[in-house]
Amino acid sequence: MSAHRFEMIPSAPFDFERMTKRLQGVSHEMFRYEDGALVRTLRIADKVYLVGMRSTGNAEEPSLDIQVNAEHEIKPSDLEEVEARLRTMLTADVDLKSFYAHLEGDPVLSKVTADHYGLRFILEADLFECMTKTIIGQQVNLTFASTLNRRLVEAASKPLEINGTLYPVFPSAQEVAALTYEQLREQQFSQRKAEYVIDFARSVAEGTLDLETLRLKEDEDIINQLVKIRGIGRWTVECFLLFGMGRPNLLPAADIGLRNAIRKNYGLDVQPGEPFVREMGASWSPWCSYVTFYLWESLNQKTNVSTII
DNA sequence: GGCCAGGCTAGCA
DNA sequence: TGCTAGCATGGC
Repeated sequence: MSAHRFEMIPSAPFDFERMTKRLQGVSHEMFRYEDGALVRTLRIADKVYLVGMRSTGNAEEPSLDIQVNAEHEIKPSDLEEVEARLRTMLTADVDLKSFYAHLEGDPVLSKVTADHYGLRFILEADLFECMTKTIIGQQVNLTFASTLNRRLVEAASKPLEINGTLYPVFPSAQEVAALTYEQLREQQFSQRKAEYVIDFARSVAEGTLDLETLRLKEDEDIINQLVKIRGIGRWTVECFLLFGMGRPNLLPAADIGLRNAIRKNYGLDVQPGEPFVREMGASWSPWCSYVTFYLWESLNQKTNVSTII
C-alpha cells in the first residue's frame, strides 16, 4: 500500500465544479465523492490506482490536488503516467480560449459559452471502457445502462481495496473476454448485447483490434473501420470519438439532443433537420464537438439531466 | 398498459 | 439498396 499526492495545473479557464456537476446527477458506477473529492480507480498498463481529485483553485487560476493510492509501490514514473492520463481525461490542455474566440461573431453561441464558461469534457478513462459502455448504452435508458455497467464491473473484475473500502475497477479486455454470454444474460443483458460486449472484448484481448493505434487515424477512417464490427454503428463510434478520444471536431448532426438545443437557442419553430445542422456546423469547425457539448449542456441548464458520462 | 429510451442487426422486398 | 421487426428492460 502506498499513497502520494501532487498538484496539477490545468490550462485556464477550467471550472472543475461545473465539469463535475454533471456526474452528481445520476448514481455513477465508477465515480464517487469523498470529502469533496472526485474519486475513481484507473487502470494504467496493468496497474490499478485509486485517484482523488479536489479543486484548490478557480476557473481563472485552476489547480487540482491529486491523491493517488495503490496496493503496489508507486514510483515517480507511475505518477507521471497518472498525471498524463488525468490531463487527457480532464481535457486539461485544450485551448478553450481559442474556442471562445472562434465564436465571437455568433451572439447566440457566445451567450451559451459565457453561461458555461470554463466547462470542459471529462473523457472516459480509457478507450476499451468507453466503447464497452457505449455499446451497453445503445437504445436503453441511462438508468438501465448504468445498472448494466455496474453489473458488468461486478461480474468481471475484482475491486480495489484501499483503507478497508472497496472501489470498483473497470475490467480489462481480458477479464471481459473471459466471461460467457450466459453470465451476462444472467445480469439482464440481452443475448445480442452480451455478444457485442464480449466479442468486442475478445477482439481487443486477442490483439485483432488495437484501439490505441486508432489514435493515429482521422475521424472518418476510424468510423469506417469500426462500423464493420458487429454491434458497432455510426452513433457508437461518434460517442467513442467524442468521449473516448476527445476528438474536437465531431458533429453528430442526427443527434436529437443537439437538434433540440439548436431549436431552443435560436428560437426556431420546428426541430431542424440533419442537413440544416450540417450547414450551421460548417462555421463551427474545428470546434464542432465543443459547440455540441455546450449546446447539450444548455439543454440541461434547468432540468439537470445528465448526459452520457 | 403502452410507449420510449442518445441503436443495431438480420431478414425481406 | 432501402425498409422494418425484434431485441429486453426500466421509467413515466
